[in-house]
Amino acid sequence: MPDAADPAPMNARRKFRREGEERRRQDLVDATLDSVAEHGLEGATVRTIALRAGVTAGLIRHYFPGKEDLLQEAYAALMGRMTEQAKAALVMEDASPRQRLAAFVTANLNAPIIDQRVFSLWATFIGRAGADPSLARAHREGYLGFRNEVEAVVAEVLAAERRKPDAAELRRHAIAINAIIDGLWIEGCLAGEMFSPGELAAIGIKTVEAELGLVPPEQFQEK
Amino acid sequence: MPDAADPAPMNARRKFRREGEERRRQDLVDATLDSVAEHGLEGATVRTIALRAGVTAGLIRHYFPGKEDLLQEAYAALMGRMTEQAKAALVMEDASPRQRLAAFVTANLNAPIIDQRVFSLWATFIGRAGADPSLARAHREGYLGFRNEVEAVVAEVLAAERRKPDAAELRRHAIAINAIIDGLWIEGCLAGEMFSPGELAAIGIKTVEAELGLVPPEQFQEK
DNA sequence: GGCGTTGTTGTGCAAGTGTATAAATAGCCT
DNA sequence: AGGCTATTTATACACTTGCACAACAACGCC
Repeated sequence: MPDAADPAPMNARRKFRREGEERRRQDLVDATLDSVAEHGLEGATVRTIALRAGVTAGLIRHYFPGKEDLLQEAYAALMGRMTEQAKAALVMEDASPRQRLAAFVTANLNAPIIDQRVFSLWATFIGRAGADPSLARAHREGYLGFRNEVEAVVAEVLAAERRKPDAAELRRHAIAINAIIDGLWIEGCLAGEMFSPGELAAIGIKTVEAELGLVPPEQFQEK
Repeated sequence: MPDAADPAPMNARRKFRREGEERRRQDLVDATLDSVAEHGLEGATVRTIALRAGVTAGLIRHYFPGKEDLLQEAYAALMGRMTEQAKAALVMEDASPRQRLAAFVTANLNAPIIDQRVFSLWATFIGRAGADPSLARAHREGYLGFRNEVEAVVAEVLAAERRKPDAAELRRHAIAINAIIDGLWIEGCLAGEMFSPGELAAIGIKTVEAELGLVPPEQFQEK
């Protein structure tokens, strides 16, 4: 119960704490992504973002020249996290190239990469790539980086099979496999409950191996 | 040169013509799609849309209860055109199932289905499917319709090869092939100039046929 | 403890938003 | 030709938007 001495300062100014610059920018970026995921770019206003970050709108202008800059930084952060997670599945020691490829596909077709929120963000931003050159370039770089990773693993897999593809063939494999992963990723994000757990990953591995012309690993499946 | 009798009605009201209701709604929907493609949902204001349609903003409210209804109708129109075009490639008389499947893949991986503007629209709208249930349902129906088409053709192709897949296997094939087409479609829309004409379609056909376990048609390729 | 720095708040403003509504006029009917 | 009516324009309004700026207070430093 409040003490009798209740000052009741009608026009009390809000209490606040000074966070580090790093932390505040991070919070604002996260709040931006949350706002965009929930209400789209149209609903991501400086006030909505600030409210979610637990600050007032004016503070945004203290850390970013304008709202557009905050959006760009948020998009960059999103892309960074996505590619980072995707590539993380590739660092496996003591695994055959084929196992690493399968692990890569599996990682990309399960949580947390299969995620409706991330998909909404990706779609919302990428939808403006056609009009915004800076967004288009950011996507292009992320896409090529991803495809190069795929190409590198494919080269290892085929080398282990004593096959010597030329550059053009390797490129076609990478394009196709990238498409398979992307397509299944979208299906999973948009209608995840239509698939049983692990089903998309199983389909992905099977399709990718068929694309590469690998014989089914009977000894593993039949046991 | 103007005649001497220049009335110069300073506050002249704009001349206009009365178009039919059908035509006006169509124009407004088209203008809406143009605005969204160019400036995103945030930039698609009633005034922008009206300006593009050659009318004034107030008229929108005469044909639609609110802006949201116009947007929904525009999305429905977009989806309708996309699936219509995609399915059109399937109506081929006097063609083997395998040829029809190849034609289907080819049609989906060339203009006008591979198109940056359409992709921008698709991404912009689909990005809100996570938050807007009506959008999510619209997509779900379109997706399942498309996948069922694929499944039907796949069944014919396999039947012609004397293979009897069960329902689960057929479903997996349709999911995988749908993913291949979607993934390549995205790659083509976002970075069309990175691929030579027909390259995506060639990759798509090859990957789809590998997924189905069809033997390469040597007699056609080697000639 | 006092003080300066600066992160943070609160308020204000011009431009833009969707919507409501009155005024005008184009085109059809007789 | 002259009116009727529905289409279209134009204006108004309440509200939101991004941004500018002054006041304030949290924290480090002496």
